[in-house]
Amino acid sequence: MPELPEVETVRRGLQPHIEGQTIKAVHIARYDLRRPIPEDLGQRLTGQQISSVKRRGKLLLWHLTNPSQAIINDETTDVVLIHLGMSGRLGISTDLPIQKHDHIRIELNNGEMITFNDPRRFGFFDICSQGDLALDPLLSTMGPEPLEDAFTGAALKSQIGKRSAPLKNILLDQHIVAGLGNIYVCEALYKSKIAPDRPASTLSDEDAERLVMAIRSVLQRAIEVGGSTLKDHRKPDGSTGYFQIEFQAYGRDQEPCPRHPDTPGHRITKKVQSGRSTFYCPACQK
DNA sequence: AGACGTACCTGACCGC
DNA sequence: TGCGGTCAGGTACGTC
Repeated sequence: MPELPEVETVRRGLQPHIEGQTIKAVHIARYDLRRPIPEDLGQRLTGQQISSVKRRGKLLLWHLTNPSQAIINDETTDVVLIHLGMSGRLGISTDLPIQKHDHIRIELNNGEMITFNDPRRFGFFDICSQGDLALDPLLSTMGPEPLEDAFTGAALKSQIGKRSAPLKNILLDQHIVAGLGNIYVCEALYKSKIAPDRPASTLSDEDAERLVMAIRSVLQRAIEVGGSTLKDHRKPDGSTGYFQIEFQAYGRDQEPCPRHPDTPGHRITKKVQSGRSTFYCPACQK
């Protein structure tokens, strides 16, 4: 369940290992991910240098430079787009045996190997030119970055417009705001004391401001502690040693509401909203 | 257009 | 032990 904080953690873990490195060889085990791996991916990557590793929402972007190109033309420079989907993982190793579901292995000239492992294959590993980035269906329609200054209560309200769907669903929509998934939506709504089933259009200016602050705060906190470790999500170096973030609401069905642990009626409740589990305190969240 | 349900996929977990 | 059922969820797509 890599959401923004997990992807950012992966980015930070990966960066010192791969920035400036040249891709020596690429091994692809299967091409049929959610978005098919381009047939020429290996050929296209080989020999290119990874100049920077960036993130946009839940997407990871590797900007490449091609040493064989005499003139560096920004428009034709390649960019790798990686989405971890639900179960995707990027690993760094020097001599790890091949694991089940290692779909892509990339040898770098520093002797390290990057592996893309994704059991459920909901993720993708794509490449396109800088000039075609604006055509990418996911990237081109993605909403604002929640941690950037431009993401304000007013900005959120304008993204929502007149939409009447439950706020929970709206916040999961990557066109509204980038990077949130089920967990951090639940946490942000709990923190801002807003009910997940409220029609998005009923958000007041004050609610929207509080919600934006809550979104920033839960994401920032999660990045600080290195992304939450839910199920088998791991840092790129495979370490599991970093600690689990304490969720206030998510996964706490029937536990006391952390804000009012001794008040009767304040109890975290699980309910299913359009097929997904929502955890909230019906007494706090209005 | 927007809201909503479902498909995709595999591993973990549960009850029998 | 093994087997079937259910759940997890990001995104795309079909339907109303």
